[in-house]
Amino acid sequence: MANIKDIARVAGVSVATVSRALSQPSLVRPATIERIEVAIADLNYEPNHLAAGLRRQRSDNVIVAVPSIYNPFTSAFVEGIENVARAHKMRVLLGITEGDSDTLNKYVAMIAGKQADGMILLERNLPDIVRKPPAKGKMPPLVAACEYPPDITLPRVRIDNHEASALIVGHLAELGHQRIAAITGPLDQFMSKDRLSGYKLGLLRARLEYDEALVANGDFSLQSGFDAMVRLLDGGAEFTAVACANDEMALGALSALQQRGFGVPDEMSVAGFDDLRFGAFASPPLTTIHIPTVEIGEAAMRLMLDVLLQPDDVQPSREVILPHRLIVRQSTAAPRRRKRK
Amino acid sequence: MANIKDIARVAGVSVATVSRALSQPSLVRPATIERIEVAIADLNYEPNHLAAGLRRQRSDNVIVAVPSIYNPFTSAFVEGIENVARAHKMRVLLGITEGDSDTLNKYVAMIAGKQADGMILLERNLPDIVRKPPAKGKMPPLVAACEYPPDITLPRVRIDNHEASALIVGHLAELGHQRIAAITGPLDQFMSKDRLSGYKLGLLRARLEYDEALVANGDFSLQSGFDAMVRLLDGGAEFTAVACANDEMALGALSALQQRGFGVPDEMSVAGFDDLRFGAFASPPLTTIHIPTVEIGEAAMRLMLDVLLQPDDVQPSREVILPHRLIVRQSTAAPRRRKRK
DNA sequence: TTGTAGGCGTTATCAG
DNA sequence: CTGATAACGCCTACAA
Repeated sequence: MANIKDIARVAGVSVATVSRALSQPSLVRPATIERIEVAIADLNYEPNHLAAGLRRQRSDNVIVAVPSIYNPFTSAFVEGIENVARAHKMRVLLGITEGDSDTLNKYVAMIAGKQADGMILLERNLPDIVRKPPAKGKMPPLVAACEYPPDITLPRVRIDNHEASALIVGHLAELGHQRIAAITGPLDQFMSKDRLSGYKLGLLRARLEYDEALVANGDFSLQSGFDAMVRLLDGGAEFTAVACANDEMALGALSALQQRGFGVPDEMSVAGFDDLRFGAFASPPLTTIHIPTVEIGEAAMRLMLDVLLQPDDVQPSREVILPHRLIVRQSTAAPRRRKRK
Repeated sequence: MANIKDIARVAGVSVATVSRALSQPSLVRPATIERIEVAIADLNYEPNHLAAGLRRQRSDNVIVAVPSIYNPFTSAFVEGIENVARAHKMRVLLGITEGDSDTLNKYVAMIAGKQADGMILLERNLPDIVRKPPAKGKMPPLVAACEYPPDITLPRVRIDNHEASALIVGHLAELGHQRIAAITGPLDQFMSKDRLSGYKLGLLRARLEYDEALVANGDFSLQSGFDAMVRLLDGGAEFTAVACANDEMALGALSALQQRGFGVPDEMSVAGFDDLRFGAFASPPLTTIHIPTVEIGEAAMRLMLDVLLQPDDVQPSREVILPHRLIVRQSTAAPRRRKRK
């Protein structure tokens, strides 16, 4: 493989000039640049990124830590991240953690090892280094694109889960529902708690009472939504609507209702959260909260670029909050018909 | 940041010994290793991967080229790839092409630039270099994990789309369907053609006639499945079952049928392909072909590791074919009731 | 079992 | 505008 020296020789210039021609062409005479470009094309030269990285002390990679990529939700984030990374000549290194903290910490160590310049967290776990920053040596560039307790001082991008949940409960209440159930995510995650408290806020605003018997926990999966719906139905409490903490669980709930012979929305209104594209084609199409997933990823990557450019000490610790919106489809309607016990 | 020299000094050995202790501990006296480990822990040393890579001429990265990651299907492949990459201390670099050939070619160039050691293709596009290999300089390590024309001599992993499609048509025929429609993928893709020809094979085996009026084209998206179903319904041809080239389109078709008031499976049987988890929770749950997506990714990465270890000249050009299987759920049943025009 | 020393291919500094 | 040269941090013969 040709290297910069070969190009220099063939073009009749020094390696320094070749390097400049490539990175700061304005400093090189056009005629010289042309000679160099010819040589590059002739020899099929491709700059060695490893050598450049070693010299410049950066890899132009950013790690994206996710529990799993096999998830329409996560992958939309990643898509957004990659979009702006690519536009800035950076690459995305996938870091799948499977929810394991040790694995996550190893990925963080890759930053010190120069495999990556920073990391974007799409994880509920937090790397150890955030809780106890090293005395000497500086913090690796980290950006959070998921929910973390508010006391963490990481640049972050998120949506207002609290208000969004309240919004959807408000929508159901406006339709006339008095007894609105909830299917939550795993409550050890901050995001789930946030959406649950938004549900409560929504009830409060509609002057409806909170009833623990109307809350079932899931884990964001289809199956857990199905199961939670079954528990709710079997629980004996009356209700005419259910707000699910994400679309997957809502789709699972829909499936359970269908299996039990409940008509949606006639006998039961169902709402989701996330606006997965599958929701729009469900039977019936799912009312949900749209969140700008790809844009969240893009914003996170932009935050990362900011951090990477920061003069080390000044950390503005920005927080970006992206807008959500209610999407009303056919899975929610005014309550009517028989009530079931 | 501490470097290998610092460790050597603190541990009272030479850099060579430190290097060996890290990569081939068996060549170093245990007592020495221990001293080195203490120093490493003390100084919080992390080997510089860029420097090591420069020296060894590899990055330990593998590029995964995909048109988009925002797709349950693709992301399952990637998950599999990452699984085995991680187990072999390699990293996955995401290469999103958006279906653009130039972008793909740029990713290939990254291999020459040592940003990655090889590339796994999850793309319908083929890099230029495959068609016209460079005279001098050797081929970058490439593995195909999607469909390519059979004449391409790349190591590849795939499933038998042809037989799988025939299998599902056979299933419908066995149920008693005589008029079986098809919703295909985009026919410029080899995979779509393969599935279509499998559909024809299935008809042939069941001694059913192929009727062009029963074939509608889609592009693998939910919406296109919906639209294709509508066209089929409006086309006027009679049929009692439809085999879709993937689950997304099948789900879209289901949605169209529901909107038109068709009962599934009573009035129309619908089958998909891929076994997305959303299919199992559709109304009704979708009959489909299960394909081992994650395993395909894993197999592709193993193939890549093989290629990377190959003594340059010997390219076995292996092909791995993974098994599929029919999953019968409630969206298919024997034809009955009224027939519609 | 350990040490010495020569690159790997770039970039950046400093002179010219 | 261009050239010479010293790093960047590590690995690996080769020697001891």
